[in-house]
Amino acid sequence: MAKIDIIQLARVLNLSKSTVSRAFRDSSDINPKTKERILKVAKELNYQPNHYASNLREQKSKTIAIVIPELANNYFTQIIQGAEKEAKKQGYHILIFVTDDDISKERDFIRSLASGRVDGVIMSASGESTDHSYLERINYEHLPIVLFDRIYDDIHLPKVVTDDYQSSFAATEHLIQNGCQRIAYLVINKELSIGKTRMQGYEDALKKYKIPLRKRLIIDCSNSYEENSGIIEEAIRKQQPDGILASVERLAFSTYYVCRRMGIQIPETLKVIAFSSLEIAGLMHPPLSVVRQPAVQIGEKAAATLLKQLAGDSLSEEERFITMQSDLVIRESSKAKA
Amino acid sequence: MAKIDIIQLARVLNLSKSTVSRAFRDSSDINPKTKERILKVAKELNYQPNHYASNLREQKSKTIAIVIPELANNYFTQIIQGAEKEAKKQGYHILIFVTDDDISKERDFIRSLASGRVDGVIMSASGESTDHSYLERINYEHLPIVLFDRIYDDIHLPKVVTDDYQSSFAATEHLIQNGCQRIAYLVINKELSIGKTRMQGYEDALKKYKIPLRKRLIIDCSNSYEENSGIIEEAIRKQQPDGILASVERLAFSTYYVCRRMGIQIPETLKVIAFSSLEIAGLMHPPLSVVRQPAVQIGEKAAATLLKQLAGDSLSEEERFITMQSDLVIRESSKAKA
DNA sequence: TTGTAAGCGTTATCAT
DNA sequence: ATGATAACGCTTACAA
Repeated sequence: MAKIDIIQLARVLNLSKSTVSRAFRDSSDINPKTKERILKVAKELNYQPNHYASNLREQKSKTIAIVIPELANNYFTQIIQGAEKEAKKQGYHILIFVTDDDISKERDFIRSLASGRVDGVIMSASGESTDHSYLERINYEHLPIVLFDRIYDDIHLPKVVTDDYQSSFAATEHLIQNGCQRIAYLVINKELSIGKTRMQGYEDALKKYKIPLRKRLIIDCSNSYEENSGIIEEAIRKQQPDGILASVERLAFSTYYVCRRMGIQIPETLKVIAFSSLEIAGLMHPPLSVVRQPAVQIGEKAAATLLKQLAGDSLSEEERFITMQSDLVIRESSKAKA
Repeated sequence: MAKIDIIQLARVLNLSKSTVSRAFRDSSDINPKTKERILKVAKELNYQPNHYASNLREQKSKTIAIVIPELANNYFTQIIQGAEKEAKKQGYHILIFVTDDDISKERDFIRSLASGRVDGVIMSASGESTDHSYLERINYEHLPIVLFDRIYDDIHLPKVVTDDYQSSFAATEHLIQNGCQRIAYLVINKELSIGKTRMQGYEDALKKYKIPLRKRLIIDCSNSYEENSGIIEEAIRKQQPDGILASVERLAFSTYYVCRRMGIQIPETLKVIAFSSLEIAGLMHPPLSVVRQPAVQIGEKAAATLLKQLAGDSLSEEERFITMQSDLVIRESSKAKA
């Protein structure tokens, strides 16, 4: 089946290409009968308007980009799910960009996207909150951006976040109330807005219960599974924590594996709770207590916010800063035995 | 920062747009100094070539589509990971299309993609192997397609699959060797190539051990978590299986939840094994035995195969039909107690 | 209601 | 080595 363009189609129909074009757009005045005839023949000949030509002409692509640090992460894939669902509803498509936690890739992506490749962007930041000045140079009229999860605090862009401070505080408090005194905080990057906020909740909860904050209990982890196993094992050995708050799902998994290897009982010896949106956390051994982030909904919300801007609507102040609620789901991994 | 096009950039530089254009493409002859100067100013002015204009002109987009039935599925998100990684290596981007298991959406996607929106497609089929005649009408010279996972047997397209028959046979055999006599096969759609192949392995393993095949033990499930819970619970109650082979990860999760609710012990009363690529299957309770599909690698392979075609290389017969090996990973959930 | 023609921002061909 | 120009396929004033 040869590819056919609008001119050939017009020729077959004995019409001008403008008339044919009109048949495919909604409004323009066109004789209903002509339209019907065009659509029919178009279907027979399997004509498809060329997306790039339309985009070039119309200066929009009905496509949005999702820029995320990584894909091998349950949280981000759920974000994509939510965003895709919302985008599809409104006839948009999703283009994925993975920065591998590299701010220079983030910058390059955004720069190149500014050329009109997509109509808008939703993004979870890769960099630390200091080095994103590039964002100030881009024109948000041309390329609306919505930040989620890992945001840049000082950039006045619409944002969708979760109530990380409260959740973190509540999770820490829960550990304390279940008898923990030496709670370790596992974090990947303290400088990221999100690592910071969660740490603040942790620190403030300790303070409330007059538990001294020990720097040694704040454990810097990496993105490598192997490294983390070593780091966590050493931390457990040396610091002897009785509780762990994992700021990222994957650090809890590593903790489980390490404990299994070391023969440490969860929750008897060590209680564990983690930020996570894994559906089957309850099927783990022991069932993992989590701060459950509504990842899919965050993706939906971020996309909806972007799409609203693309529709030309302006956002209210509330809509420019949306906070989603996480649930504290307590399971075996963090409970004191009766 | 205003968007700037090649003409404006040329004007600033006192050059023609052709010269400027040449600076951005590799080969064309251009004075190295001029090129340098152009690139420098372009950077200052933050010029980005318009993707759509280039695509329209060049008739290619450096973008590939991934068409999958669903996103809320660990397997497919791992596929995306692999494909994204491979694509990125070669400067390609990923556009995602989710069919929600609806063959008519699949058809519409492929049709619309044929207009040149992407340079190629990798796809896991949504439909049953009968109703895909639409695929015969598309021109694979214009739109190369690589199938993976759920394929259409009779269409002569490059395919990447796993050794499902062998895996399924081996998994069933393993259950039998661990004492199971009434093994249930949980499947979502028997008509799909993949459900069929896996069922064949199951049946043949039974045959080998002279265990009668009971139709009642082949359990048709749906895509809804609620429905499946009911279906599985009823099946367990009525059929009293002592082993379960779940052809899809999520059916194993449902089984776990159902067993927990019914107070059935895994593996004592019921042994479970599932097709799955979940990394933390070993952290479940009990640790889940799996046929581990190399999902990320399948994604890589499918993308690599497509990209090879896009590079203009022709594929050998072996390359047109790639079979990846799954591992049988035996854990507690399927082991006979000593 | 339909047709004509200009233009979207590139790249490639052909001159210079 | 550089410049002028046509072409990629479509949409949209504007004219008929």
